[in-house]
Amino acid sequence: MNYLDSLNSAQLEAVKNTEGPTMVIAGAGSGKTRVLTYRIAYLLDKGADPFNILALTFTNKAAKEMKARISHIIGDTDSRNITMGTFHSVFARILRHHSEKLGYPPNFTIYDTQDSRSLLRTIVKELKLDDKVYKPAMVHGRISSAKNNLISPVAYEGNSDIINEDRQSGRPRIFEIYKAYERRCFLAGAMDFDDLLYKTNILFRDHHDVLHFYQHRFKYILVDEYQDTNYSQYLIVKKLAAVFQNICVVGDDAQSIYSFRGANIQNILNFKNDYPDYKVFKLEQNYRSSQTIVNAANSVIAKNKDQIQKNVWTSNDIGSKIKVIRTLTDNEEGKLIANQIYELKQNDKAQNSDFAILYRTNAQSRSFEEALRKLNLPYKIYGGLSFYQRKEIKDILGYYRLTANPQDEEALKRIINYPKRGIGNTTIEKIVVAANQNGVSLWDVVESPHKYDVQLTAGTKNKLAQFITQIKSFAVDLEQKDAYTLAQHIAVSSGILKDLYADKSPEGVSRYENIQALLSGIKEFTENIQEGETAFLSDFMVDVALLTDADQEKEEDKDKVSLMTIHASKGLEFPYVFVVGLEENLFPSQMALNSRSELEEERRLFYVAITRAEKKCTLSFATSRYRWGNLITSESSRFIEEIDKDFLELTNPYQSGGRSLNHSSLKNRVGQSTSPGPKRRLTKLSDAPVKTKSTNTADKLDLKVGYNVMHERFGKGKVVALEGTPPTKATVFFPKAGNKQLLLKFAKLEIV
DNA sequence: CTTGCAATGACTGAT
DNA sequence: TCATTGCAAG
Repeated sequence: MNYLDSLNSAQLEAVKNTEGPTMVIAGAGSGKTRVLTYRIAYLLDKGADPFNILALTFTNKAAKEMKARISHIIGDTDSRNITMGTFHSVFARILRHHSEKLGYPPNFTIYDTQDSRSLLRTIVKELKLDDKVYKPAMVHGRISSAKNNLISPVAYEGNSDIINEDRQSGRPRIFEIYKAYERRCFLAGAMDFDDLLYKTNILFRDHHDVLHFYQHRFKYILVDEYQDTNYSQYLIVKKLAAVFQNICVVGDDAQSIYSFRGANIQNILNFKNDYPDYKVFKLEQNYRSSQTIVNAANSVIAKNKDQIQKNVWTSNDIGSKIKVIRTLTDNEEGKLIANQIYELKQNDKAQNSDFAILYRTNAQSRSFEEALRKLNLPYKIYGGLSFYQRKEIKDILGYYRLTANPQDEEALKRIINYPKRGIGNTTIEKIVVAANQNGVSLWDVVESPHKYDVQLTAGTKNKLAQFITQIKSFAVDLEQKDAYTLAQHIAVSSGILKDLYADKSPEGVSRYENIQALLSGIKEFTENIQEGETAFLSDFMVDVALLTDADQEKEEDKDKVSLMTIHASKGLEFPYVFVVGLEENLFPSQMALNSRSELEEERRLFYVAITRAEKKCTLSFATSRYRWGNLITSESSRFIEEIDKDFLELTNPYQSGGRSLNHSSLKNRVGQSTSPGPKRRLTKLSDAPVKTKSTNTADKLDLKVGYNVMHERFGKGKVVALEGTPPTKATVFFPKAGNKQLLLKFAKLEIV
């Protein structure tokens, strides 16, 4: 067990305390994954059966890496039998074993976010509600948080607090939508992401034999990223651990960044109530980052009120200061960062994979992609629209899904007329109405329209029958042919492959290639199965909805610059990290300025971003950027000012323009942001000089991009862009004269 | 029922 | 800006 020698004393104790409830509070970069892996290795060394170990991670990737590390220490025959994965994938598997107990078919579909929202959109329409008020994303958010708190549709309706909230927000009928949604999912044999946890709770609640079985099977339970678990997950773990109480949770309250998904820091705090004789270990030594980075991060997180006291420190080198770069536009930001990477690569002999660019929102990636491409720096984008969410992939998966589970409503709607077979909206609507009236699935109606009294022409009926026959013929092969053969067969005989092949536009070609890529993925899956067994398409479909791009990193992606959101960067580390777009209303996001707790979560996100860096961390912001095609002006983020100045290096362009950094302005802004007051620009108060008030025409005008204005010489025009805060210069498009740059001091503009 | 174009809204974050 | 949705014409 010499691997234990590499641990410090806190780590070692956390590893060795295998019996009884254990909580590990692990600061950033303190070797949390290492403790988890070694703990499992240690358990196995001491003779624990790998079948008795359950390890829940935050991403599939983390699970995979941990497995690899364990098999490195212990050998992979044992490690293979550990149950390890995300909450969603582990319990999806368990649910499939017992699905009949809940009235679901074993190959129930997993609806992804798109499916859920599309179903919600149809329901809102069916209930004749305004989809501007009942926006699918919004309704989905309500339902999701209800499920994550184990509130059933009936409980939802009966909960006066919730109903009042909905009433006050002008959406009193969400409970009806929730009810209908639940029914439709059930009829379709489908579970959404939240159901995978919610139904697991139901399963354990209503079937004690099942609960009993898993309670005894999982003698040792480990949960990573415990600070980001929600109530539903918390309760699953609590139930499973109730018998042996050998539960080990690892987390860092300072890195809790998923409250929008229902994550609850309370879970960490509740731990001591649920397990009074628990032991807690704090890992405070950071092995990842330079002193400067650790201390800078500490100075930021200290601004948060809600936190568990701990002292993260490091014995690493001091390292270089955190550089702050100010640019005029988002494009310039991209160029400058790309140049920095180019130079660092040469000066420090660094590799592409040593660099990460982290941003708040996915939409920010573009300027960096362009700039990196110009310098021939290979990059890889994580997240965003994943492979499995692309239209063409979802289309073909629609066929696979319907083949495996004909009740799947969303799959059926997606493919019943793709490729075109003359079944239009009117027909589909009739089918949906009949299905609703009779409380059956769409498939049932399509299969026997006469039974449900649907008025259709003979031609349409014929087309529907052909469609049914085709899907049924696929279904026959489901457990006959191997996954690849059937997948290929469906791709061809559905006509999808032909349809895409016909499209010779660049997009069409790439769609075709994506299908090919999917098929070769299925081929690989088929060939990787154990000797003597056959991999069926239904097996492949099992967790396809839970896969993300990060799960299948390709060999050629190894040495590339990483671009991702900060959320996606959790748990990763890079020698050089660029945190970009540090602007008010972007980071912190303007949606987070309403309450202290939301702002604190943004701050934790910033903390996570900085602490990804090992050697060097660079921050950047642009004073103007495009948003929805409009140029908007922006100011530096309060978070930059929150870093202790000793750790910052301000580059020249930063100092030469814009407002200066000072901490008094910070106080004003924080004070303001917590009060209810006006929501728009909280920032200007502290440093808006009085002089602009009277002299600047723009002030009186309060110009905004998109306004229509009148100019005495050029006539009517539209504001395309503004520069400066408050605006001093505007670009206006005049139908008669084209784009004109105007100094607002001189141009006499009038808003029309 | 399909096609083509205009209109519209999305940008927090992700299993 | 971009992709999806809505609507009118064939």
